[in-house]
Amino acid sequence: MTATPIAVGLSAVIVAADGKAPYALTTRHADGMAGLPHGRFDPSGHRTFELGLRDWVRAQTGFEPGYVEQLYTFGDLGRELPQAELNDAPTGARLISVGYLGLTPERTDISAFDAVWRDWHRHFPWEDHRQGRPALIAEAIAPALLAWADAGGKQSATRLSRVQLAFGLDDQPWIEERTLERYELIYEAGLAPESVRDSGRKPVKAPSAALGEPMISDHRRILATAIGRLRGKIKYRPVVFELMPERFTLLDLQKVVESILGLPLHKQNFRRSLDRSGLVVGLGQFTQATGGRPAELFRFRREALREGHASGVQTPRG
Amino acid sequence: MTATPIAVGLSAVIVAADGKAPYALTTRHADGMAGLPHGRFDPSGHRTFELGLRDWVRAQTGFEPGYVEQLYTFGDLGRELPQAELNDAPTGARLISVGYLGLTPERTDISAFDAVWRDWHRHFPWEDHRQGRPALIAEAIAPALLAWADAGGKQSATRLSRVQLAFGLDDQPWIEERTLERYELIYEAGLAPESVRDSGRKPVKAPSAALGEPMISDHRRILATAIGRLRGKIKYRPVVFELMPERFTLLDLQKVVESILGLPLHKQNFRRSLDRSGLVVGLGQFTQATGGRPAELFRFRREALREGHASGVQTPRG
DNA sequence: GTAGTTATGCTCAAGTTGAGCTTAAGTAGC
DNA sequence: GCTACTTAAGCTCAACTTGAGCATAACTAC
Repeated sequence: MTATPIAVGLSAVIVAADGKAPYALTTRHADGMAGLPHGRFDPSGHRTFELGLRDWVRAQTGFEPGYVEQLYTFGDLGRELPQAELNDAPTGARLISVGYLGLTPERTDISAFDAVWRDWHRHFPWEDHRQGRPALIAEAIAPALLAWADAGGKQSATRLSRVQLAFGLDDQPWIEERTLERYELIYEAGLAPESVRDSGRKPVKAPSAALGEPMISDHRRILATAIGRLRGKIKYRPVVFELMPERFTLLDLQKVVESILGLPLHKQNFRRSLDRSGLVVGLGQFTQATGGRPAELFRFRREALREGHASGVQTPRG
Repeated sequence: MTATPIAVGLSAVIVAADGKAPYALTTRHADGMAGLPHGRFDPSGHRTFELGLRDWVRAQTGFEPGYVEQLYTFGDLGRELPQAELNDAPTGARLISVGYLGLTPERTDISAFDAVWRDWHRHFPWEDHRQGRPALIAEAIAPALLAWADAGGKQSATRLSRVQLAFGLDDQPWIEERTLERYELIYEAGLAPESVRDSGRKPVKAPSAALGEPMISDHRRILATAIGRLRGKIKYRPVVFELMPERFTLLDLQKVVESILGLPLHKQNFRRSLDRSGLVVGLGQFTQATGGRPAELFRFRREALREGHASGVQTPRG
């Protein structure tokens, strides 16, 4: 018997952020859809996944990844890349997808490539709660998902509770890390263009553009995984600093944390906890670019890692 | 050109614990070495990794996994399974290893299979700090690793600091989650039988049995990953209860947490924080099996998950 | 000079943590 | 039945952390 061959795809979520938004490095595809930098793992050429991934990212975007970590390996049948997308994949191969997360302090110039730094909220408009809970949830998402739960027969109760917990309905708190659960619900309920595409079924209801722009293959799922992981990790490891320039003001830092979490933070308490953490030091230099009183510039104290202060920044909601 | 084929191995760390020790479900191999339940992912037969994994575990140990989560996917060249181990792997295939973690409340009877529940400290004797820091660290591990760091030429400084941070030398705190880092150092320094086997080199110094029993393939690495992940997760998700029977005393619960963490906890403060968490309820029933005053029996309040109390148990060191 | 904007400092009550002490309620040995 | 031992469970207290708001300082723009 000829066994089905396996192909491994490597995809990268490269994140940058500024005071305005969080960005992911994306590539443009023929049909106008966005995708993540990705490519096929070459078992004879790549010694490790990470090296393979770095090659692909460099080739497709000109970007040289720094900090990188593995996210998750997806192997479910039916959600892989359509054949054409993955160059050289043997026909009929089973496709497996390994996702990686990378962080970078600056949106490097990638204009020579067909790549763009994109605000990730274009793909997940329901994730940005910095200006309060988006109306979209109450107006479009909740009704659609509750209808889907209702139509679930024996699974109705489970579905209902998944929806409530994920989207913070019915007095449940909004837990920002549950990004993947939220996307998966929208996907399962057939509200994402991707679910229609993957199943080959006709959409029950035209998936609304309001539910976020789709991405090729399972890239929106990988992006959701990355966002969730980063939102969690920022709290217990000092990874935010991978997103900051050498010198920054405390407000800069707060804005970056807020854009990643999609939540507003309490300014004074955020500063106080940073102070206590010992993660940053003032440089005695000031910047006048604030529009108000000049702010002191700080830098990350890498030495803090040595002192066991290996935890992240606190995120007091404000 | 004939591309190198890829084979995917699935391995499971199935964990149980009681008041005495934490256990992993293992299989026995020809050479007397232990391994994890594992097998090859079948791209034409398995719809998802998880289903494939469950098949293999059931076949090899008779155990039916409940809660399961993906840990990590290892793809580095040079640390894969020796060919013979992985039934049916095409010769010359590149082997990739996906590790899973499962939890169970009872050590089910597996005597009909060639499987054993093993105290994981047999593979990681330096990880058990319930009776204080094991002498092994100061007597054998630290000297060997410091010598290795010293011999590192340009990398000496990095190595030294990795060793200090991982093993809590030189006033650094012992961070129980860093299980994988510790194992990787021992492996890299050539102190594990596995490193000798994988490299084909002669050992610099016979790897001492005191440095833990080896396992087949990269299974000790997967086990280390599982321990580290579980130690972290227990603190922020109520996963311990997956390891507990329906009814238990607070001391039972504390002993289980202690065996997983490899640390002693402060009894009163542990109880107080549990109390506040709302994760458990007293049943008004008492057990006399304590050897002292009878203890109340408690159960996990699954409803607590609904109330946003989705966090784990606190672990006040005692 | 006035209004607007942002930085940074101070305070206070409420809650949490670390650590220890005390009393209760059993068992085992004599 | 008394004593020693063991574990459960309740109480206390100081130190610290958190959430929240108010006050003052130092700039820019008009």
